[in-house]
Amino acid sequence: MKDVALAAGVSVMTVSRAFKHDGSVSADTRNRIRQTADEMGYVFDTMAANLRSQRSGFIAMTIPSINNANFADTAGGLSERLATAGLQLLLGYTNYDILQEEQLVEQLLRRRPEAIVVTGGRHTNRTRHLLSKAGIPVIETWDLPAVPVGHVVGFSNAATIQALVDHLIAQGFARLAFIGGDADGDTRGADRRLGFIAAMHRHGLDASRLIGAGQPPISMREGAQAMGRLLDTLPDTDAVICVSDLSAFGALTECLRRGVKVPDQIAIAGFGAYEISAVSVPTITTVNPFPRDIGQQTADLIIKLLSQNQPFTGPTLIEIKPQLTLGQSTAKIARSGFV
Amino acid sequence: MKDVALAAGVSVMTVSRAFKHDGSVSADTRNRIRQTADEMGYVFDTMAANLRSQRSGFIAMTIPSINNANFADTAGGLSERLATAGLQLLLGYTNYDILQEEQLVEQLLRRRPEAIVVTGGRHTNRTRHLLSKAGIPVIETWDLPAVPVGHVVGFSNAATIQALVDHLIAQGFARLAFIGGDADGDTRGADRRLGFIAAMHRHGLDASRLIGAGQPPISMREGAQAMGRLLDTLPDTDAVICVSDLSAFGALTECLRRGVKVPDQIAIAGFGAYEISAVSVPTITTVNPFPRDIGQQTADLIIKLLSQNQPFTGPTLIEIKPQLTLGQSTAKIARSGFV
DNA sequence: GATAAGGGTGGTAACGATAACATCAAAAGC
DNA sequence: GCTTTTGATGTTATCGTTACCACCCTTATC
Repeated sequence: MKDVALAAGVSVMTVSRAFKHDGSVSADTRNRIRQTADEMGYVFDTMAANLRSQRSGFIAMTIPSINNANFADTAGGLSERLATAGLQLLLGYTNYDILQEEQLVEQLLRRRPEAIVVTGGRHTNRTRHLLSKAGIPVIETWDLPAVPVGHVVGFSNAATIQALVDHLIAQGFARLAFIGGDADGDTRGADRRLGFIAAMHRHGLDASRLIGAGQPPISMREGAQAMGRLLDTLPDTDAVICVSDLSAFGALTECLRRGVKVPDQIAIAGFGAYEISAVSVPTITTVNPFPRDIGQQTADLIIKLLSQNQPFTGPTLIEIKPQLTLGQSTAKIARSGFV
Repeated sequence: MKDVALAAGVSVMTVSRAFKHDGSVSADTRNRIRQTADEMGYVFDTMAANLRSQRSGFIAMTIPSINNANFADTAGGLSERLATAGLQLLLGYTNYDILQEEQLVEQLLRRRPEAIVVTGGRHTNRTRHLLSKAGIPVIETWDLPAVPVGHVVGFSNAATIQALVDHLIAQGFARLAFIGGDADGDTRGADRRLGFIAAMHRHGLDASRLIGAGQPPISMREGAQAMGRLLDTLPDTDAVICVSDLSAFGALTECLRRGVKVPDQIAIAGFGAYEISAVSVPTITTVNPFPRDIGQQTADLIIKLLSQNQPFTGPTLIEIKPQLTLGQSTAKIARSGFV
């Protein structure tokens, strides 16, 4: 910058201003400086600027895995909207492990983000401590924690599944099973399974048809294997809820391979409103938690929190209302010409 | 850090050392300092450290979209392996637009990454200029550019599709169509389409059965729609290659809805070895470009380049060999009991 | 014509860490 | 016992930018 200043015949301060949206530099001077800088191959150093101004321009976010279309959507919606405010998303992956999350949060905080977004509401004590002491807005997403660390943009995984159970029972299904939600790391999956059990009990029905699917992320293949076990061990099951659409689709393919008719012999529902739920034959009943909205609303909240002067005005709770999306896979009378 | 030093009764320099893997601090002092720091809620400031040491710890990467399992795999493999070397991935999205890529590259370079990874080999002139002048390793991936900017870890999209065409023709198919690769932004899709045309010409066959699918990313739904147009306009087509597995699966579902038998009436092949190609009924013939390997090998290359002292020892070319994975969707005699 | 207001510009110190060198005590070597 | 080596720690300047204040000159205001 010093060299650019010299070459353009101005002070470093003026060069610095020329690279900002600072109006107090004449258009003439600004253009001359910009051109000189371009010719010299000068690239502005954001890190030094950040250090001096004590503003990093980073928003940190932890997600369980990059390889999950739902979380990717949330990250995408967040990243996109943050960009409009000149903020950059700094992403880290926890692999569905709250110990890895702890390490990650510590590492991310060292970059001095202006806010931090975490996926889920279950953390180690140390993570909670680090987050609450960081002195920046903390937003938990994809959950409604009982005792939030800071702000929340999310929904209740348990309540959502309960609504789905209610729907299936209203449709006349009675011997319901649940696939997934058995692994330690998958807190959202476990919440969904608990919601299933609670709803079944509320209806006075047997809630013991639980099929494990292993560690998250649960794939299509694991969904198919779990469905195989379900059909082998509890063949009178008339409907199954899967922890996600991917496992639901896998379960559906297992039925196709075995000649089990969906939904006539068994109904299948998923979670997440992945594209495949709307395209597969038959289409799959699912729940849309609006992942992109979660990201965008989180971004809006962050921008609002950073723009106001008072550091803390009480925690915000933004509840997303997931939407039940009916597919052919749970219709009591088969509509598709395919099955 | 000054406060920690004061509280622990040492100099700032000793505190600085206590936070490094620097052995030249006695275990006693180190522990005392760490504990003091923890109690005070002190968090190390990476940005300041980076400024002074002129090492950011960042590796920048541009990908077209976060919402694509293949690119996500590459980013995941890269990120994971970089972490072992203490490097952090700084990710940006181009939305399949080389103008957005230009902006993004400029923005990323301001963070002083130690290397930059770009997806694809087509860039604006200014992007090429910025990259080559940045003075850091540049790696292009997912392509084999004719004139690379720096290093390359990739494969030829065109050659890969040609191998697939050769296979289908050897199987006895002759009236082949191609879905996708028509949009400006999708350079890799366009390369695949060109590979299709070249291969068909080489075999002396009609290469005009080209169905557009619009702007990337091409979804399952768009694949289904394109298949609808293909079946409507060119019903005698006996095999179709789709630009990706997602569109191939969409195409397959359209056939299911219409009662068109796959592969008896029409064979379908995709690209990318997405999980769905192995799970769907019938399974889909595809090509595996080993996206995770691309990421890991890129990470290895970066770590090697950064560890050696000489700044430039000539560009490296690491060619990934995509693997043809046969599925039921192109078998000449249907094996599945399903169709 | 004197004063005020404001746009444009420059000088200096500082953000929080580390590179480089200096220092000092204890251990090792002769 | 004296020099040399080694390990642990301290001192100073600096990375590249911006906050803060000072300054000048032009233009408006009375």
